Amino acid sequence: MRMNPAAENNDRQQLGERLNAGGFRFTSQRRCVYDVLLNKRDHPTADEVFMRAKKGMPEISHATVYNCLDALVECGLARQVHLQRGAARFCPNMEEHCHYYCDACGEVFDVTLPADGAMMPKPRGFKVDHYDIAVHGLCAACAKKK
Amino acid sequence: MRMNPAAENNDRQQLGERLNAGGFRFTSQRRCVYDVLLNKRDHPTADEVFMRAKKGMPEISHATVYNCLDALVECGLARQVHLQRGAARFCPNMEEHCHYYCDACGEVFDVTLPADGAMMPKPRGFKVDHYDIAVHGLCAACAKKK
DNA sequence: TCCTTATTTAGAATTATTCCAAATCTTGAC
DNA sequence: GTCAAGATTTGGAATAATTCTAAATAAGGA
Ligand SMILES: [Mn+2]
Ligand SMILES: [Mn+2]
Ligand SMILES: [Zn+2]
Ligand SMILES: [Zn+2]
Repeated sequence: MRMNPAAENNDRQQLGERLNAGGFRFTSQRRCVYDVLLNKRDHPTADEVFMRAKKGMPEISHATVYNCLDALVECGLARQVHLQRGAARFCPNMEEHCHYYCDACGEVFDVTLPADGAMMPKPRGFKVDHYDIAVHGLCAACAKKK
Repeated sequence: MRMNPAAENNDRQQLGERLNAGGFRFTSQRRCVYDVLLNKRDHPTADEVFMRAKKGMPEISHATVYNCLDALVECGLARQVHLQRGAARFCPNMEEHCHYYCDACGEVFDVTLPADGAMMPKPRGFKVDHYDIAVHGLCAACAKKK
């Protein structure tokens, strides 16, 4: 699930352009938040992003982290994921993928989809923006414990 | 999307048994909340269920509605759905189905799936409990307005 | 009926997110 | 580089959604 170093570099360089294309300015806070997402791809909540971001930028505020995450989602650099009651999670993997979620320990991982929404029914008049597919259950480790 | 009257009747009669099977007691509040879900299948939030339930049972409390909804989910009579930031929604349709969600007006509707999760990848060791599939976009009415 | 235990209730507490207004930063024009 | 305009950041207050608490009540079995 980890992309190669060259592609990741590219990701970072393109941040400014992508923000501009979405009508946003480049700021050090947005770079910091984006780097947090890229560095550990475990689908952190906004609060987890906040705590990680503070390590490199101790003055960053809670509100800013929400603002930055929203901006990243808006300009197509991250996805917001709603897997359960409670905090939303964030994911910088923009490939078509679905989420496997362990209801016992909360682990989340990406699985790239073999085919996209082609097999989905298309109700008349509905204009599809994106699919949100989650698989709930027990991860290998938690399944073994039972 | 509406089931026939006989099936709906059956639904209501079986409430007691299903609660018992899940280790819950039958209460008038649980019947009331379940009836709210059955009567208008528009995927209400807990707060919407609360307001509708109060019409027939003015003394019912907020906490009880949450308790009842949890019990119904636990014993397999309703699903909890997380479509967006904010309140969870509830659905008494226990057939395998996915949700089409209008990001403009918030409308939700069920579409029965042609095939279930057979095409989904099965990561080694992961024990699947259920699939949660949402399609985001614009409903026919909202798509026309743009 | 009586007892035990689950459930309900109102309100307080907690969690997650959004709003606010003042201070600061980014960008483009000069 | 300087400056102005507007976007962004900040800390804290406000709001929304849900969970917790402890006392009162109701359900179901003996
Ligand atoms: Mn992901
Ligand atoms: Mn549904
Ligand atoms: Zn697990
Ligand atoms: Zn709509």
